Amino acid sequence: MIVPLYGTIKNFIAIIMINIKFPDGNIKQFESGITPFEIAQSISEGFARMVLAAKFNGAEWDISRPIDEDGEIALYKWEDEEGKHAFWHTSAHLLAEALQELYEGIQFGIGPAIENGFYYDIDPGENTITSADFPKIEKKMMELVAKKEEVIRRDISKADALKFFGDKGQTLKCELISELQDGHITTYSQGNFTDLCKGPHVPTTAPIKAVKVLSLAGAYWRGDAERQQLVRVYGITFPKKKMLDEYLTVLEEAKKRDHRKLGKEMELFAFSQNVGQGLPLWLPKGTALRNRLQEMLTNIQRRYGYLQVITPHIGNKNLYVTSGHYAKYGKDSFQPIHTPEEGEEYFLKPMNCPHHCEIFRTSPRSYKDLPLRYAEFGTVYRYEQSGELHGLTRVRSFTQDDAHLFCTPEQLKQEFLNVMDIITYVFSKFGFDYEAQISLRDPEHKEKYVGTDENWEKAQQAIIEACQEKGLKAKQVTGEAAFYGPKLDFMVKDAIGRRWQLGTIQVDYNLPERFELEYTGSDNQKHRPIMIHRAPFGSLERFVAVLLEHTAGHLPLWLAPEQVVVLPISEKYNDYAKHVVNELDKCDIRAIIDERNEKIGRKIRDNELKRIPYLLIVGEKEANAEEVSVRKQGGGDKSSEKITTFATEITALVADQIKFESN
RNA sequence: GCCUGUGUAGCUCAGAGGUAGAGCACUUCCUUGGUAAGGAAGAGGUCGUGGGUUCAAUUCCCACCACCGGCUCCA
Repeated sequence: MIVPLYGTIKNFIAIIMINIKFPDGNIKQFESGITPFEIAQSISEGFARMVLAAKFNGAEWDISRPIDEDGEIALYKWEDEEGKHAFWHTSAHLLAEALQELYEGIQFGIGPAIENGFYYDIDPGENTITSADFPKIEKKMMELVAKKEEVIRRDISKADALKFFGDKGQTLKCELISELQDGHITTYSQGNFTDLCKGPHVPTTAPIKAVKVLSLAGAYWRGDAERQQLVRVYGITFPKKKMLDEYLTVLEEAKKRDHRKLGKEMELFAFSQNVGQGLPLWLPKGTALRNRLQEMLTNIQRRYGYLQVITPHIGNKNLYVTSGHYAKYGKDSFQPIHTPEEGEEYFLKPMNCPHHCEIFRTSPRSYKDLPLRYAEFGTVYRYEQSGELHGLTRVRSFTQDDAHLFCTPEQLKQEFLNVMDIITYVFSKFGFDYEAQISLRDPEHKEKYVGTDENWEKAQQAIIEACQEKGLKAKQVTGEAAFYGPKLDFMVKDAIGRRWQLGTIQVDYNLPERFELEYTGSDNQKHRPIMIHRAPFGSLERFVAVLLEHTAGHLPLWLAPEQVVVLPISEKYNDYAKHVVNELDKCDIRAIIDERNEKIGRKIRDNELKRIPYLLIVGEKEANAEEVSVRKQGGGDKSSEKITTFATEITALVADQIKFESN
């Protein structure tokens, strides 16, 4: 719509009005050329002050960038991902600006916002940057912030961009530009720093009130291990100083929940250089914990018709040639064990599936036998690159709570749904927040996978439909599939926000093909079964790691290696304490005594810190009355009870916790 | 595997070219106590491993090993 204004012929001025639709469906008219910031102002000044980023017709948009057509707008504050993203993206540029000022001749790679903060990849040239330089960099960033520099967006032609960055010797940027389409290239500048960037950014660096350079790391240029390695500088910024302090406190707290630290403190597991890196030693308490987890899952799986099997830790090379794993991973595995006489080659078992296929083959199968569900807590060995190893989350020997389901095409969906039920049950039991991810094949690189297009299509479709049916929100990620089939993965975060894959379900048409598995159908014809690989925990190692971080070591009663500690008021009551432990032992309650010659206050403190769920204080009063004084870990409620009453209560609590109701 | 960084007592850490220190834990003794640290004494370390420089190396240099944070990878 065009509204003429003071229509002199010489100086025709027209104001073009545009319609802007808000997320709530409201439509308002504004003059063309209005910026999202001004639109926010039209709502309220206070709101406008908080707006950091916008989306216009689905495209990310600077709040200072004019709009000249009808469309839908969304405005984002700090509380929104998009708002933080713009704030941190601008902060990445600020970091780069500071680095440019401080270091002669450095080259810039890319510098995006990430989940918590941002980074910039640089080639430092002749300079060396160490963590000792962080305060200097932070100081420079704050100096630049004080200039309240405006962030300016410019369109630039490809040729001009190549010349501009080429003149500055920014060959990495030139490489990026050369792959961009002319007419769609923009730069953002603040102060003396100009970056190739598609935005969006906050209008000035002024709102950045607190900066922290967090760490340095090596990172391959464009994620390619064949190419040069850059220095990645990580940082985070906040609009308020207090928010930075809070963030740093959270980080500190998270470190206390690190499963490696807790595993040591709680005497659950250990590593030894003599045994070898990535090879965890499960200590008695850790083993007890692990066994309990296995027991829980075994019970659930029995209800779902799983059959427990056991297979050897090594397998003939031919087994893996048949499965295709040899061709794919043979070179990157622990190398084969050779027999001294016959010259045979055996591999340490890197997965259980081929063994389970062989179990399937041990006798002719009828459709009436299916589904067959073989489960095994199978310990496998994988050569992980040394730099990859990480506590219990990434190891070279681990135990999968594995199972392989062989079924008919008609049964596939129901079996898949049942597995989803088991996994979601397990995760909810432990209160894990998970993200589901459908891992699909990369259609651009089919050579990385085995199997026919048709089978891949079927398998991927089956997973997508199963998620829809269950109403499970799952992100689809191409290129993340296993080489033999697509997966539905369940990811859980650790204490500092790293995502780890725990549960997984994989549909596989290929292994049955390779192992020539078959069953006789009702039509008396041979048919090929479909295989489902699945593991709710993923591995006991990784699950325990995430469980520790999630609970900060405060394991639920049924899992706690020690459920009760008895604290005698003085050594005179040690015998009574032993009596209490014996009584509890009769009810399968795991109890220990603190017999040290210490005051009760001291014993309470030390045992509170050991995260044992119940502390029982016993002295003269209790000994005379066959009672215990109960103190719940964490300074909870206290009461005096008969030993038998306490034992009954604990038994009931545990029974309730391990109860499984299938739906 | 690659890039930073780190490696000293069981744990957390300090230290310096002249063969090592604290706190906690541990042992013994005193104390025998009522809901988050009682007191004293003692023991404990080839300073990650192997070379080199030096009159002298745990300290400086080199290599290796392990670990941390990332990258790449993850059946």
